[in-house]
Amino acid sequence: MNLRLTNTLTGRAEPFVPLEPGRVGMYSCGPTVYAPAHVGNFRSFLFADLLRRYLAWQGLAVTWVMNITDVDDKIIRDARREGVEIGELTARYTALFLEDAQRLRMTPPDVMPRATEHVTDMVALIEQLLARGHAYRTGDGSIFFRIASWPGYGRLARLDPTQQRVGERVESDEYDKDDVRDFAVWKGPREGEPSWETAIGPGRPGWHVECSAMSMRYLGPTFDIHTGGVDLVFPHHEDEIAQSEAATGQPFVRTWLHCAHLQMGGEKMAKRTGNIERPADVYARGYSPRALRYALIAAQYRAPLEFGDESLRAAASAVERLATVLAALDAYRADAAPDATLPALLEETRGRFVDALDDDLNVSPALAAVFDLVRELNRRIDARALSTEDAATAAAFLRDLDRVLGIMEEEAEGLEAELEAMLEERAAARARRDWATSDRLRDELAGRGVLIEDTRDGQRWRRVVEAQRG
RNA sequence: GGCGACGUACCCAAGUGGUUAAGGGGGAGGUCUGCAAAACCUCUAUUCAGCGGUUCGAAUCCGCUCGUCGCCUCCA
Repeated sequence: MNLRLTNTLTGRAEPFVPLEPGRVGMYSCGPTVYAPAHVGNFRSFLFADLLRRYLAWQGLAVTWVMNITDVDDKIIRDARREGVEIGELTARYTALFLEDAQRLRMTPPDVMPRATEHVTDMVALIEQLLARGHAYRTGDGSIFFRIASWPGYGRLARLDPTQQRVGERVESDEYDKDDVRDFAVWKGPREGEPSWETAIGPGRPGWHVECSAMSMRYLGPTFDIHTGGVDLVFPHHEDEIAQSEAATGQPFVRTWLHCAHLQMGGEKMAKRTGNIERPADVYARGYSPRALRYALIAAQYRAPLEFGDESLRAAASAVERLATVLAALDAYRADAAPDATLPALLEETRGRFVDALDDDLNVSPALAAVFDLVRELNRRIDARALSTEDAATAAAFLRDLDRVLGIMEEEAEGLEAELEAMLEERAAARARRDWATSDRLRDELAGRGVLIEDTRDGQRWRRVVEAQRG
C-alpha cells in the first residue's frame, strides 16, 4: 500500500502509515440533524466513504465512525419553533439522512454515535480539562476551554491567535467568558432548553467536545484519520485538537483530511445563503442516485467542484456507459478462443487505478483508466474477440473496482411479471421477424420506463431513471 | 487586514520540467443495424489567465499583473 494523503496538519502529501499495521481508525464529522442534508454535505461524506472503501479494498480493516449531532442551538431553535421535543425533530432527520446516505451507497459506518447518548463521555473529558486547568466555569454554569492554556492552538488552521479578527462577534456572544476566543465545552442550563444532570452540573454539551469525546471513545486517544469539509478546519477541528490533547496529554489525530466545497454557480453551496440543492431535488429532476454519487465523487476531494445540471447530465451519461458495458458483458456469448491479451489489459488498468487513488485519492485518472478499459472492452465485444469466459472475467473485474467507486449498477432489481411477459412476447415476435409487433412492444415498454436494446446477444433491457433532458 | 486554494478546449476535469496536453460530457461526420438504441471510428486546445524571467527544454519552477473562490463567525 503506497497511499499518500494530504495532511492538513502539515499541508503536504504524506505516506499513510496506520498506527497499527493492517488496521485503520477513521472518524468523519457527520450531519447535524435539524434539516435534510444537502448535496454539499454529501460530497464530504462520500469522499470519506470513498476513502473507507479504498482502504478496505486494499485489505485494511477499517473502523469508520461518523457522528450524528442531535443536540445543538439550531436543533433547539427549530424544535421550539415546531413545538416538539428535540428528539422528535432529530429522529425525523436522522432517518432521512440514513435513507439519503443509503441511496447514495455510502457504506454504513461501523459506528454512528449520537451526541445525546454520549454525554457521559463528554463530561468525563470536561472533567479532565477542569482538573488540568484547561477549562473554567462561568457564572451561568457554562464551562469554557481556555485557549491561553494551550500553546499549540492555531496550528491546524495556521492561524495566529493574536491576529484573529474580533469584532461584532464579541458583542453578540451570549456567554460570559474570560477571553473572546475561548469556546464552550459545556453550556449551562437555560429555560426551555434540554439539560442533563451531570457530575459537572446541569447543562448541555458544546459542539466541539462531542466529536472529541465520541471519536476517542471508539477509536482511542490517538487515531489515524479524521475527515470533514474545509469549513470545519477552524474552529471546529482546531478546538477538537486542543481539548482532546489537553485532556489526554496524547496526540489526537495523525492525519487530518479536508475536502473542498461543492460549488454552484461558482459559489460555495451553503444552507445559510440558500445556495443549496438536496438529493431529493436532484432525483425530482430525473437524475438517479448513482448519477448524483458520480457527480459528487468524480473529482479529487481537495479541489472545489462545480455542481449543477451540466455536471449531473455528464454524470448520468458516464454512469450509463458503465452500466451498458456491464450489461453487454453479461449477455455476451461467443464460441471464441480466449483473448490472450485480456489479462495484461486488466492488469494495466488495475495498476493505473491503484496509482491514481494512491496519489491522494485522485479519482479522475482512476476513472480515466476505467473508461479506457471500457472502450477497449466494447471494441472486443463488437469484434466478438472475447470468449464467453473472458466476458465474465472482465465483468467481474469491473465489479471489483466498483467496490471502491460504487457507481456501476443499480441495486439488483427484477422486472414485474407483466413486463417480463412483454419481453418474452417481443423476443418471440423478433424470432419470426414480426417487426411491427416488436416495435410496438418496445414503445410500450419505453412508456413504462424500460428501455430495450437489440444486440447480437439478444434483446437487453434497462430501466431509464436518468433524465433525458435536464 | 491575516491565512489558504485556484485560473487547462463549448462544459466538467487530469497532467506540476522533456515523445502526439488524460478521461467524461457535449457537438460534427462516418460504420454497424429491419428500424431504434448502444457500441465503434474520425474530427473538436500548435496550446495551458496575461506579461516577464530561469532552463537546451515550462501548462509545469521564479517574479509581477489581472481574475475567481474559501477560511478567519454557525457551516461538510
